[in-house]
Amino acid sequence: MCLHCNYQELLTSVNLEATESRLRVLEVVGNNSFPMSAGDIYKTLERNSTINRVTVYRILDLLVGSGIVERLSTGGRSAYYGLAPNNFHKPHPHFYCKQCGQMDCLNPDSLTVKVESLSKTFPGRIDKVEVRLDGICKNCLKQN
Amino acid sequence: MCLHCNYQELLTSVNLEATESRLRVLEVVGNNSFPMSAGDIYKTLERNSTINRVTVYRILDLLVGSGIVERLSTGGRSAYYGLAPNNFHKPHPHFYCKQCGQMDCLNPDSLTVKVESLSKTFPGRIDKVEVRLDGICKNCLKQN
DNA sequence: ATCGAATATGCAATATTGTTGCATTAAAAA
DNA sequence: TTTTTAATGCAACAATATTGCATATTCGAT
Repeated sequence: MCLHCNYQELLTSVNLEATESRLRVLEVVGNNSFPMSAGDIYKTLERNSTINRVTVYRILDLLVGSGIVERLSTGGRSAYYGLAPNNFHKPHPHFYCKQCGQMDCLNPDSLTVKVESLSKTFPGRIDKVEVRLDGICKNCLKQN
Repeated sequence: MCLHCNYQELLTSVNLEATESRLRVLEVVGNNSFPMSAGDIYKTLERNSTINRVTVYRILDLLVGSGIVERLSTGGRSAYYGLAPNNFHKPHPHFYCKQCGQMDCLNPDSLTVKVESLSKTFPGRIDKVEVRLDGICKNCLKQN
């Protein structure tokens, strides 16, 4: 849950119309404490009122493109989405459970990555650093 | 290219029969200096002699399961495969070009991740840490 | 407020990547 | 050599994501 965000403002701040669908998608992404897949976002939205699956994908692309949502790779087949890092929300690593697919956010300081030296000499453009731990979460460990 | 590896031995060392298909897959993975997708591995193999796409997927699963090949997530839709870290081959971060899909291996020391403190307190089981930089590679930068 | 242009959404079809079940072939063990 | 086990091939399927085009909504100008 992002207490600092007014989603309407967040959208207009990146020159996106704050349509109902966009607000709905952004609220689901933002009000969750962990990243989730497009499919889960869609299912969550459909519980309240109808929306097209393709619209969800397109809005997610749009939000990722505008930088307010972050697309995360997983150890599985689908991408997960969460609010992108910002002033109130530092970049942080994630933990992905291979068994249940749950993704958790880890403490920003729990893992440190020093990228400065590399980015000085690397010949390409670096847009993003992703640090992900894969394994089995507490709950799934219990069940086995 | 892994100069230290005899692929036949590598397979038998993990109790896998060194069948021709497995050797072929492992050679493609091992003789490449960068990780590649299952599809690319399949295409590469088919240039020489026939092999089934499903067989490639199954062999890759097997090799990943036995720990001699590593499955890497990308900023794109498909997983990439490379030789798993071992004594001659330290774990290292990767760079993924969002435009052309090329993945490069970075110097093991170019990015440091300190995971010890976290793994002491983390309630789940951590099997793997993946560090990936996403961006645009040198070549693609030139072309635009 | 109304009209026209631009943008957003919905729907159907399709693409990409990966998986499953079962038949066939090859290899290992007896 | 025969029997048993394991590997591969083939076809169908599944999950995830994307595209093209039709429809609906919103915005801006009048």
